[in-house]
Amino acid sequence: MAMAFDLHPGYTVPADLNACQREAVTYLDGPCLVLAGAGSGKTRVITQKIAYLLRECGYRGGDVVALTFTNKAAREMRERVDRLVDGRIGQGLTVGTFHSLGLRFLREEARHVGFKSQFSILDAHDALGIIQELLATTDKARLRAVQQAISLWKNALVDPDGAARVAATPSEAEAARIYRSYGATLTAYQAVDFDDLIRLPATLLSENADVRARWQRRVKYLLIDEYQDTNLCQYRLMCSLAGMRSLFTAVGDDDQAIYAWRGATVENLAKLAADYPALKIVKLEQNYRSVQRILAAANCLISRNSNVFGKKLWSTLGQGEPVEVVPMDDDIAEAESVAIRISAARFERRAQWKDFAVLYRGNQQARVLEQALRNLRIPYTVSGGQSFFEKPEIRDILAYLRLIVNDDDDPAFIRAATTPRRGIGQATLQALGQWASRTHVSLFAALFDAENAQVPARQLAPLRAFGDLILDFQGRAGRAPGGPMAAGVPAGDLPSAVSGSAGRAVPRQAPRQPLANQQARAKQPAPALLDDLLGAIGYERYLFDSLDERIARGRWQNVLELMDWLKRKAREDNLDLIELTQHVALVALLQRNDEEEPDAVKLSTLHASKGLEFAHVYLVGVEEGLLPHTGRDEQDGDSDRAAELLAQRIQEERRLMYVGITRAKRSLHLSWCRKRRRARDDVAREVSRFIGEMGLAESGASGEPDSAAVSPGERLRMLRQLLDAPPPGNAPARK
DNA sequence: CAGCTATTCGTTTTT
DNA sequence: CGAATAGCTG
Repeated sequence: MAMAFDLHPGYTVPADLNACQREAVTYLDGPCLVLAGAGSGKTRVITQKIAYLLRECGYRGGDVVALTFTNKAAREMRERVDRLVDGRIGQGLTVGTFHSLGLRFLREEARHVGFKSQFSILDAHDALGIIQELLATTDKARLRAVQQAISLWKNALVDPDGAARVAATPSEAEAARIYRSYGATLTAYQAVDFDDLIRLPATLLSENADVRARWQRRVKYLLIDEYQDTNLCQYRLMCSLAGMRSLFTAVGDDDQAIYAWRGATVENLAKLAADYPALKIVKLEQNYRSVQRILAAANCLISRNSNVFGKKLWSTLGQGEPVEVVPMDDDIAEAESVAIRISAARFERRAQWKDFAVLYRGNQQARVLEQALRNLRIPYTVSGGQSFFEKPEIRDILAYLRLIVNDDDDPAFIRAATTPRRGIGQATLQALGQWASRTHVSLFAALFDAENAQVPARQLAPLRAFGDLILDFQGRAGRAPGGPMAAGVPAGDLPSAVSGSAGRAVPRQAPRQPLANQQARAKQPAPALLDDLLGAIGYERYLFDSLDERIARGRWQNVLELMDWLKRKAREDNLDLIELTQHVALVALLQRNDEEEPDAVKLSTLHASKGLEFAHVYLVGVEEGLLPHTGRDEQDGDSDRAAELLAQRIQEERRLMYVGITRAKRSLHLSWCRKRRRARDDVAREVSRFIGEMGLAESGASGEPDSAAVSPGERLRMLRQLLDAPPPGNAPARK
């Protein structure tokens, strides 16, 4: 305990770090793995370690990189570090997501992987659109399957050749073919998808010794949060950055690994021990969050899983009350019951709304809950679900920005050219598209060649107007044609992953002839450009002309919010339009309105709840088929392999349940429904096996209509009396 | 070409 | 039940 003080006199490791935490913080002799159980002070260890490196060990901000998975986690970590260290010392410190680091890396090294530095970042929607075109089908299930397959291959560092080799079924073989042309299409668009942001840096670092050396010099100490969620790609990236000295700390919990479906492999934990024999392992088992009854249930449940490193959480926070299990008739009754019980509990416990969370498996479940909460005038926020940047109005605006920055970005071109409507329609786009693929240029370049593209003469004017608009903004954004960025990618300098490109999407020829007015302009600051752009495309009028006033208002509000956010970001970080646009494609959701944290009940998926904590947690829909979620795997021909796979998935579901349980600090309430409304009809349900696995001793964990739960009507009447009238201004607070 | 209506369809989880 | 798409009309 006192060791830290002895070794580093004068350093004040806070007294509230326990012995294990201290060891994790001060161990610097080599690679270090911290197995941190839920609520064991994992974030504290990382932030304290960063502070320790900077304040006591002579590291400078620029030497240290800390990686997380979500922007939210990164932001929180950054804030906590800022509170610990002097701003000057922390100068240049990197705290960010894998994806944002990958973006920064790619921007600097783009040419090494065959991209110009102003590449676009495709969102999942655009990526799916490309796959749809390549596959020439509208079968949604098939499309998703292919997209998923490609993503998994990328995350596992399997290239199209490898995929073709591994493909076992005809449909996998087809997916592998699509994978190849998808990659080629992206190159032609000068665009990357989310997976590429990590995959391209990882492959480049392993193949190019110069680049590797350069980055290893930059990164002197590396910290990884949520290590159990890394995939092979991220693992390689991490190892490459850490280099020979392998100075890093990885923090994770195998019991909370819930992202296998997107390529994360818990095996990375064992792999770390194998690849780094000198690995120091520190376990954190003291839980500072939950009462003992909750931990006992969590421990009992998770003990059904096989895991490499056994852990047993304990706490000194007292027994707490029993875990409540409530059967319900259907999902509507469940939602109403939760709303009522939260209302009552807030009153009885003198708690705040934000002490409560309702957790569920799938986003759709939020709908009923929202309804029920609204009915009782309970303020709430929903996390997960459709993100801000998925909203159509936001994507519209971003399409313009993307096109201005990178006019090879055909998806952005299509969206921008057709929204708002400006006389460019299906037929015109089709003609342009044909011409573009014939001559190997972008749609944007084809536009200036429209006379040759068999576009009807009367369409030329709107096309020309649109083209000039974009050119104008390109000039003002500082894109200088003929400058360093303008030349196309040298053929033959393509990375192996995309070099065998088939189809129409081979590298395109150098872009169109620069226009005179473009060069004359001076580069203008991003905020002014943004305002001008919004005015020039008449977006506000478009919204109000084409939609209900109510809806238009909401959307316009979102647009304004986006603009504010963009402008603020541009000023704060002194970004030009190009940098801003690339950042925006990633930078996340809940950055705004974090100043005011409203007092509201939190609705969240289990996945999105990881890392959060609440005094009182209501976990709904704990049913077979929903919480151990089972898809369509009835047909199990080869029982061996299928059964193995199923067991794996059940284990992941169990971890998900475990994550949900361990969010609760003081009370935990589970419920399930006998029947649940799905799409058209009601489906009968049974209680989840997980409830039995929690070893809850007393009271009925299953079976009869509960007598414990007062009938909703009666409860509601009681409540109305208690609450008298709902306080005004208590409307649902939505994000 | 654009906006409207009819009809189909579906179910995880997210950077 | 609600969203996304296809097909039809002005």
